[in-house]
Amino acid sequence: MVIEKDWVVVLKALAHPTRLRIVAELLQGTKCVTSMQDLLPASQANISQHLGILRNARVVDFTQDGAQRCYYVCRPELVGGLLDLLRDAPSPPA
Amino acid sequence: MVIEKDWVVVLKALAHPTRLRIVAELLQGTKCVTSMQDLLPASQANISQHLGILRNARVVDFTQDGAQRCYYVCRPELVGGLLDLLRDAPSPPA
DNA sequence: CCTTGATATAAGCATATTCGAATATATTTT
DNA sequence: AAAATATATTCGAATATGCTTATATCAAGG
Repeated sequence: MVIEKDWVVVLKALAHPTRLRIVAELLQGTKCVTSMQDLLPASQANISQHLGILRNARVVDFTQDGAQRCYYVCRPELVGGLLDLLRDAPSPPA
Repeated sequence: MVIEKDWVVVLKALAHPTRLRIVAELLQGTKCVTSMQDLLPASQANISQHLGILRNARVVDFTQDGAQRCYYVCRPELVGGLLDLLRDAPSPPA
């Protein structure tokens, strides 16, 4: 199987607790940065940094709505599928 | 959705080109470390280190066969499913 | 036992990530 | 235009990763 470099970028982007929570929240629906601050134990600057990483990985994108940016998961089948697999995965064998 | 800490460990383990290639190869069938050295452009020590990370993430395990260790992907549905999703994912929108 | 083949671990260094603090930019409101 | 709101960027310190080299372990054969 050919391993695409993009795959690693996506996996790296998701391989962080805060970023994984961000995409899980965004799968529920579009959110602006301010509302994410209410959901996550992280500063505004930090959330913005994580969103930048997710944007670079092409995992999320946003629409501008006045001064706000409404983020959403582009490629929701991929991201949602990954989360479904993780959720349904049996616990690792002892 | 509840984010399990284990998920991040799994994603981090897979978020590396060499390790992703290792698991892709192991999905094809059990392999010992020596045979992996023929497939990958990495040193024995380096491959062993990567296998250690994959082991800690409970992504792979091995059976001892004399002096050799035959590695395999434990939880193949999870890992295979992740690779399938990545392979089939549409390219990120421009 | 001593050697050899197979694998793992440790030490060291270079590079990358992470996060907080401060600052910058853009938009709306007054 | 100034102030307030929303978000991004920059910088620096701490920490983590990745890789190389060297060394250790461990099982099998002689």
